[in-house]
Amino acid sequence: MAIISFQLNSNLYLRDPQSSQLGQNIIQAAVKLIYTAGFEEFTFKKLGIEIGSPEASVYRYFENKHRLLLYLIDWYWTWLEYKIDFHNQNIKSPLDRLRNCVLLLVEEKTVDTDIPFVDEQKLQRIVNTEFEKTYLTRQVDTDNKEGLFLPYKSLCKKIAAIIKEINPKYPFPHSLVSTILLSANHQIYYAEHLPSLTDIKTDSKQKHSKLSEFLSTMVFNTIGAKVR
Amino acid sequence: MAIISFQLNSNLYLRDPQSSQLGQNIIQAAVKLIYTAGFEEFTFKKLGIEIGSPEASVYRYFENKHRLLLYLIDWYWTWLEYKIDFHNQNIKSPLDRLRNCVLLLVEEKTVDTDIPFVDEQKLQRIVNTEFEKTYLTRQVDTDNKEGLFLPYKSLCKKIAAIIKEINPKYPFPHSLVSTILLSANHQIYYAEHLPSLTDIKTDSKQKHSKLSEFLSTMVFNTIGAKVR
DNA sequence: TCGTTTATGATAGTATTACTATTATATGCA
DNA sequence: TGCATATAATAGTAATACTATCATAAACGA
Repeated sequence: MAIISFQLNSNLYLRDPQSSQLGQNIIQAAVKLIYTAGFEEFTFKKLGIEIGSPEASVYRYFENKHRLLLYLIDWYWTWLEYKIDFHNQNIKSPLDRLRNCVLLLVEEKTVDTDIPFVDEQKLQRIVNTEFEKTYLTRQVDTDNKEGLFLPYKSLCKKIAAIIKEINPKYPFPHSLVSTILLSANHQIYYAEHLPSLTDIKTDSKQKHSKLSEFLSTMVFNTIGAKVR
Repeated sequence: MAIISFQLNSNLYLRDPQSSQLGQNIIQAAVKLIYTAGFEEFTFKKLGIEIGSPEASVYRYFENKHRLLLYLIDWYWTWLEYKIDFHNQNIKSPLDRLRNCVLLLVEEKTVDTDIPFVDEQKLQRIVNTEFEKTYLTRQVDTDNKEGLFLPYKSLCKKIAAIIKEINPKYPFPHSLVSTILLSANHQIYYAEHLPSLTDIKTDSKQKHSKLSEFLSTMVFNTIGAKVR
């Protein structure tokens, strides 16, 4: 596979982190630190120490830590949509395509060696726990106007279109998709931290297959399609 | 109706805010400030100014602002479960009870004059946007051990039990309930801020009835019950 | 009614966070 | 060689999230 890179919305950053070694170090270290300590504990100061650069240098790439988080998360959704497009190529049946979407969404990610400075496995965990913090803020509307949520909206739209193919009469395709995207994140989190809110067990080796079974059944039954 | 009050987990506070005028002022002002400015902008200093008391006085009631938010949100879920119990009394059909749950969950709250120091309408909006911030933190596990999420878990369990009555073979009752509880919050938020993620329109007068239609259809179809 | 808890007010102080600003040095490239 | 640009090094600031101390006032029990 060729080396790929995603060009993200330039409003996300002041200087493109993919364009320099320091920028790539920032991304790599940010993923590591947010993964291990959580977004609240994460500061540009700690990031600077991690990469051996002054705090002020990080500020030349990102206006603030919120934008940096958005960058990571936009990257993730862009990457996931890319994977979905890749897998669904030449598949005629919308049912199969929809099933694929759920599988790819839920599947535990492994590190993609084609993109050296992003650890996709850690990034998936970051998306699980931090995603909603990107939009549950005072600045949603201005961030939205700047297009900072486009990758997620694009993914939602794509999957909703498949649902419309299957059942053009179903009145809530976008709501259904945003619900399963959200639920996918949360069920995994619940399994680990609030197990009484879910029926998916952490220890189970088929954690991810159980989750995709839950989500698939929900989607297919809701839109009135036969689950094979 | 009698004047009711809910006794919440004492780990939430240092001194029970329901027990004094100052405590009630704190709750009332906190709801107002978090509602208008959001949890991130909310500080004990601003709260102190609002009620004309020093910051330090607030700290005598709540260890920190996170616990105060948890207090409000626990109060909300406790109140909602109380309302559900009240409405579902003597209703035999589990289908009807489940339908009631969705309606009560989604319904726009009006101020309950029986509880003078809590503005339920504002509190519902707070729950919509801030709920997940209570558990998507580093301290989930310790907070959970202290029982700070019990009201939400109890509600989830209660609705899951109704689902089990309807279809004892459905394997994911808790996951389904936590999914709809979450989705109810988010669809409303999306309608206002990220409309392309939902099919529910803000301006529509039947916003709440559309949402309950969406959720009910999803639940009933998923568990294989007939939607009347 | 006196004495004593107990709650609150008034005020001060601290470490950390989220930045901004300035100057110096190093690197690339025309 | 000259010049632009990126980064390092360092300093500084306002706000946040607390903690600590002491005075005063209300409440309550003997």
